[in-house]
Amino acid sequence: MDKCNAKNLLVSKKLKVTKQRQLILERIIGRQGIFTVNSLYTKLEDEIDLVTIYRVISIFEEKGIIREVLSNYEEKRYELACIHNPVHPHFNCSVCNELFCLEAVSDNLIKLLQENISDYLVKDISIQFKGICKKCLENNLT
Amino acid sequence: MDKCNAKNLLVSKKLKVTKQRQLILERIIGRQGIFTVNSLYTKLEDEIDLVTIYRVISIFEEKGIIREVLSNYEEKRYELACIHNPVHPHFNCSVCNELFCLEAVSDNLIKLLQENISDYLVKDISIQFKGICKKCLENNLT
DNA sequence: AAAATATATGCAACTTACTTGCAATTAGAA
DNA sequence: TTCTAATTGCAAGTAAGTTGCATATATTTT
Ligand SMILES: [Mn+2]
Ligand SMILES: [Mn+2]
Ligand SMILES: [Zn+2]
Ligand SMILES: [Zn+2]
Repeated sequence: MDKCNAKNLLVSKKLKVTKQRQLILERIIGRQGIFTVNSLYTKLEDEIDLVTIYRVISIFEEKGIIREVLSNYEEKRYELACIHNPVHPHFNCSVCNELFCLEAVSDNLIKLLQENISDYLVKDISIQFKGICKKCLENNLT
Repeated sequence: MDKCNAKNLLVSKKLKVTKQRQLILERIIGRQGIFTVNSLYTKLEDEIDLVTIYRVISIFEEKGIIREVLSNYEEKRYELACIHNPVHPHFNCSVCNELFCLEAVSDNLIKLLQENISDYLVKDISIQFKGICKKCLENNLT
């Protein structure tokens, strides 16, 4: 199965296909990484108002097209939520402060993590590592 | 070893012992849970200015007296960081939207989680579950 | 114990991510 | 093509958190 198609995805989620929604979704699908509302606005400000991006992102999240990434930044972070991008841990470098996507954790390991939690109905799990990324480690030695 | 003592903790971290810092730290130690700046302010507004709480919390975090809890709330969340409260996962209920502290995960399991991450120097790990808490599950059935 | 000094506090004003109201526009149905 | 409800853009608002600066206070020095 290949990459998602913006227009089809909008139609399948029963969303009106507007120029703005297409542009935003195409960018999200094209880049395949973590993004913020402002990172989208920087690229699309000639064509879309900032408020519209906020509203579109909010709708995309409700419809499950994107998911919010757990983080402590002031700006909310999101990423595409589709079969090509299953839930996975992230790594936050405390030097460059970037947020990296990591490989998904095995189902077995997830089960082990959930074993102790009896009083709750678990639907989702977020894992974030903190430390120093390879680039910053190398730079620090120089 | 018994509970931390606010004044001693301040002195050991080489911080000036002010009335405000003592009051804030005593409350954090006394309650032993997750807190926000505003939750402290609600209880201490007659004696401490909101800005002072922000500044004290910022210093406490730098000194490692408290740690920020990873979350997607608009307001930052913190908890006491001491031998009595080692790093542990949290559970976020999507119904009541509360954030619960869970038992710490075994070192073995943490090691397994880190095994795949070769390009990074890991210093810390945050785990947050999302789902429905016992109370909300019971209420939903009623 | 008093004076000196460096730090902490409180108030007002500011910044910034995000939201809301409303009139104008537009996608999709009829 | 016309109609209607949903979407958009602009302006204004909200709320968490920050900053400048004068005053107050904890700790050091005398
Ligand atoms: Mn990711
Ligand atoms: Mn906790
Ligand atoms: Zn880095
Ligand atoms: Zn709940």
